[in-house]
This record gives sequence, structure tokens and C-alpha cells, in this order.
Amino acid sequence: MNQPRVRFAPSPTGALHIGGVRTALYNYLLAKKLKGTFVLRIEDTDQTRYVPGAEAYIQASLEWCGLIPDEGPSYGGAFGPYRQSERKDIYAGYVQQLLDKGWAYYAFDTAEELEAIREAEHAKGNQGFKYDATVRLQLKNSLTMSKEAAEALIASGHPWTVRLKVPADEVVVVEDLIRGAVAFQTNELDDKVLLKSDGMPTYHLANIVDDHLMKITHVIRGEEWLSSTGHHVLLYRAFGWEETMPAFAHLPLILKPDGKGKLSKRDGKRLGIPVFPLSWESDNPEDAFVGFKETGFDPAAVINFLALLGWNSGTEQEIFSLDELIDAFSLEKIGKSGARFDFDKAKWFNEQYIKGKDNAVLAAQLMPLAKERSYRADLPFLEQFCGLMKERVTFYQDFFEEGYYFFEDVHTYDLATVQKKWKPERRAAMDVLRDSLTQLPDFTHEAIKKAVESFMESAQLKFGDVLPILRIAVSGTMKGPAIFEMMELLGKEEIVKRLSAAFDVFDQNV
RNA sequence: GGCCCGUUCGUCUAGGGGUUAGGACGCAGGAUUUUCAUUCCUGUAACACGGGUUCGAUUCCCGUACGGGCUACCA
Repeated sequence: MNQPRVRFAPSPTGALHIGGVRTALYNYLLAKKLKGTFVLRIEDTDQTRYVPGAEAYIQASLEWCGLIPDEGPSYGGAFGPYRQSERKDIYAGYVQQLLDKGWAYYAFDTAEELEAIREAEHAKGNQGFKYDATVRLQLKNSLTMSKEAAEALIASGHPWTVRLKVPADEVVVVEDLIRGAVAFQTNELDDKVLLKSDGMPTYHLANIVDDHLMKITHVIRGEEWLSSTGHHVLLYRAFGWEETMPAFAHLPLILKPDGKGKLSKRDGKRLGIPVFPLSWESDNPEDAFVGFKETGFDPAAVINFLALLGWNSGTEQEIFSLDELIDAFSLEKIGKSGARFDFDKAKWFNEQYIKGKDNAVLAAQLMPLAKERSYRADLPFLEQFCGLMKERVTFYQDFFEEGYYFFEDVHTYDLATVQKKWKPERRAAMDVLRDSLTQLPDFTHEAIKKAVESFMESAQLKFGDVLPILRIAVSGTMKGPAIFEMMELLGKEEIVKRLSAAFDVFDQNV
């Protein structure tokens, strides 16, 4: 009867931060674990902070990660609309309920007036002015004036808000699934604005109403919400919905890789690491940044990394597919303290995922990148190329950045090694080797190896004399896959061409 | 300032009244690979501090310190 329903409710005020992705992930995992529903709800009640494109970005990010909502603005569902800005009328009715029950009141103090009071109080040494039970009877609201006066003020067009009337001298206890019981003294809680003067609800009101209407059973959100959960419980009580109130779980935050505080967009720029799933374009270069995707991450690796940042299965398993995560997931295993963002670990996960992939799968994935660079877009070729490269790359881009010589001429030779290994007096012998390769009927790595070995014997040379030369002639560098296999993949014609060209270069540089 | 949350290797963490405090990343060394990388092995390194409770605390309690969050007509 109690169908689990879980929601991810971001605000479209910019790109979805990696911490937001993790919140979405945990929501998704719990929903799937409980065979429930994963809802995406867009909390766009602040018109001043709305950023065009942010909602699309959020959706694209979730989809890239494989966290597909079951319900949401563009996924349909029986509990819509899923954008709060489209639910304005719904909230109005609930605000009226609260007003009628005496749980809320009209407040006529403007934001400017309150700001002035705050400043004055601050000057007097009171750093924490709150609009609460101790001061509400001294302020301009429907509690301090007659019903007629209040109505007249509203009719006159004076701006007004609706505030929650927090009861005095009570204790509200939140049972957090991660932290246990957390108690709040109502005397510490302020009379939160529920309905703003522009007619939009605040987060607090919209959130409670929507979670109730959408039959949400579990609220999993960042720790920054823990302090307002006392208000939220009060709101459930005010509406008479305490029986069906969702369970709460407040997630620890993701912290900066260095220094203090939570991870921010700035850290990505400062440290040259991605902190968002996808790139974000902006006219202002200060606001633009590259994402995990564009850095060359596999989404499964990002998900795996994020899942283990603050959660663990209790086993020693580190690599988890999304399905395995669903299977192993439980809220109780989520840690309580903030987790530092560790980019080295993220890279390690990506390496594991790339290495673990089938060459054919990898080749298909790399195809678009190859085309982008106008590289040879030949699936069987790419497949073998992946087999040779996948154990030495971190990002998808590395395949082409480090293995460019599989697609174009060598542009840089490791001359330091050339100077050590290239003996001009052996040029004639090396030409003989090159020509002997031309004669090979099957240009396989076994045949090449055999040919090189017999050459070394007749020329009285050792591997150390010949292999580095071949390697640099073919790829320009001492790093890379097995030399004979590289030669086989590149083909006889190309190899002979490269050897001739390289030997000339070597002669000139010794 | 007030309220709330937290604190095990550099980092992510397991554990839990008596353990050689385990794993992973990173780092260092070695083996294999006549390159690089992979793989494998080894090493490095932690219970914030002070009081209790207890035969015994890293584990339970209380303080302190430190870190984090909130303290808006932002979410």
C-alpha cells in the first residue's frame, strides 16, 4: 500500500553540480532498491535566480549518468505538473488552509524594513535577529492589527507575505535515517515566509505541499537542509499530514580536494578539474567550464566514484555497476561526515572502466571522437587500436592524444633516446632490415618478430640496439604498446615508409 | 554570536569494549613485460585532545578543540 516514491528536486539556478548528481544518484538507488518510483521535480520558485537552459542541463546530466526519472517534466506521470512554477494555484489553497487554522499569518513588513531592523539589531550586538514569537507582536502583521485593517492593507496593494506561526516552547524531533534523532527547540525557529510577495511559495511551503501531493515516502537531500527540517515537520503537523510524513535522510556534503569548505565551481577552475557532469557554455568565459563527459570520463565510472564518496557496501568491493549499486545500496551505510573530492580516485575508476571494456564496445564509443579529428574511422582498425591502448589511458581523449601516430605521421621524435641509440654506421644494416620487412608475405607481429630476430643475428645486434630504434621510428616515443603489434596494425607499407623517413631524421640529429 | 551536524592512515572508508585496527586511492620499492602501461608482491601511514564509566577503551558518556551546515520574501 505504501508504494515507495522518491524525488530529486533541484533548482534550475545553474548547472547541476557533481554533489547534486550524487544526491540524485542516492535517490535513484533507493527508489530502484525499493522497487519504487524516481521523480524529478523542478523547484523554480525563485524567479530572480532562474537560469535558462539549467533545466535542460539537469535532465541531460541525469540521462548521461543513466539516472532516468520515472516521472518528471518531460517524462510524464500522474502527479504533475512537475515544475513548481506551474503549481502556483495549488499552493494558494494550502496557504489559505494554514491561515484559516491559525498556523500562519499575513506579514506586511517589506524586505527593506526587515533588513533595516536586522542592521539596527546587529549594531546593538544582536547578530541573530529572527522574525519569531518574541518579536512578531511588535511587527506589522495580521496578528497585530484588526482583520479589517489587514484586509484593507491587502486591498490597497501593500505588499504582503504569509509566514508560519511557529508555536512557542515546544521541541520538534526529526528522525533522520542517517543521523538518528535531531531535536529543535521551536523557540529557536523563526517564522519562515511561506508565500512571498510575488505570489510564489518559498521552498519550505512548496516542498512540503508537493512531497505530500506527490506521495513522496523518502526525502534524501543535502545536509544544508537539516536545519530547516524542524520547520518542515511543523508544516506537516500544521497541515495534519504527520501520519504520512516522508522519512528524512540528510547527506553529508562533498568537500574541496584541498583546503576548507564544500566543493565549489571555483575549485574546478582553480585546480583544473571537472566538478560538473557536462560542459556548460556561456558567453562569459568565467562561467563556462568543462564537464566530466568532455574530460573523457565514462558515466559509469563517475557514478561508481560518486557512489563510493560517502557510502560503502560494507564489503571490499570497489567496482560496482549501476545494477550492483542498486542491489547493495542502503541508507544506513551512508557516512555522516563530509567527503573530500579526490580526483585521483575518480581517474582510477575511469581507468578501471576503460580497461574492463570489450575492444569492440570501446571502438564503437571512440568512433565519434575519431571522426571529430578526421581520423581513420574504421571499426576493425579502431578495435585493434583499442586493444593496444586501453591499458595505458586514463581518459577517452588519451587514446587519440597519446596514440595519434596510429592515425597520422609522427610529428615529434624522442631525440634524446635517438642520440643514445642511433649509430650512423649501422644505417646500411637498418636499411637491410627495412627491406627484409618488405619481403614478408604475412605482415603479422609473429612474422615481424621472426624477421627482426634473424636480422639481429646476422647483423650481430641485440634487442636493445634495434627495438628502441624501431619504436621511435614508428611512434616517435619510447612509450607505447608492443612494437611488433603496432607494426602489424599500421601495415607493411606504412611501416616501410616510416622507417625510411625516420632513419633520415635520425642521421641528421646525431 | 546562536542553533544543528560531524571527527579512524594524506584521501575515501571498514570495524567496534580486549583486533597484528582491515580494504581502496596516492606515494615508495620489487617481480613480470627487452619501452611505457597493465598485472602481481612488499612497504608507507590513522582511532583529534582531556576527563570519566570499566578489570580493560579507538569503540560508551561528558567536555574541549577543530571542521561543516544553517541563521534571506535563495534553494
